[in-house]
Amino acid sequence: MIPRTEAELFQRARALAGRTLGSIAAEHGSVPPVELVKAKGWAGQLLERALGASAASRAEPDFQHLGVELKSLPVDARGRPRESTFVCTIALSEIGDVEWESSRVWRKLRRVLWLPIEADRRLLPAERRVGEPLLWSPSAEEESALRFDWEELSGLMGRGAVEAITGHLGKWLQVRPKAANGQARRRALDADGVGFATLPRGFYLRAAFTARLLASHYAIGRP
DNA sequence: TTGTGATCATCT
DNA sequence: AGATGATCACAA
Repeated sequence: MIPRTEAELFQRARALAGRTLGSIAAEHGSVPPVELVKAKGWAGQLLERALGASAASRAEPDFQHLGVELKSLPVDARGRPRESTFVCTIALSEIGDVEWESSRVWRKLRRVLWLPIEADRRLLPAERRVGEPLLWSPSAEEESALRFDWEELSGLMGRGAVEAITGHLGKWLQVRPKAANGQARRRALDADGVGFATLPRGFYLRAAFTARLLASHYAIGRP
């Protein structure tokens, strides 16, 4: 069940292209929800199962032995991403000591299997089709741009300014809340290295980034 | 309880 | 409309 090579993983992903989530769900004993409001991660978790990823939720790529991260990407009828893409949570008390090469962001984004999913709100989850997969690594320019954002944001957090960060910062990568609710708290360090509790946050890729990514690899997304 | 899977819902 | 801030379910 676990793909042994990247090629095998990609081949398996290509076999899903054009199929509906409902038909894939039927093969894995999964019952499609009528709405995603209480099942936001359903499609992503179904695709993990269908492709043989471990269901484990760790701060590592989904296919750790291959170094590949699986990301479903909701797209509209024109193939444009409908949402930003969550990358990882932020260890606020350590972020100041981490380098880009060993960061969670880079470990997850250095190799990604993108799986576009039809995400028109008028479609039931079961009716939505899977698109052609894209096995992607950032180009040198893309990596450089992502690293620039990451270093700016990480620098601020490392200096204790996490609460000064808003979703407006970062050209391609942004920091936004990532929590069960507004009462959730995570340990962070202030400018003097003193611990305090704050809302958990995560790194997200802006939809503009994934839109460019799709446009440069598919014949879509261009007016 | 924390991180991963994300989308929802509100504001601009 | 698009983006930011808020939120929901599940596994380990």
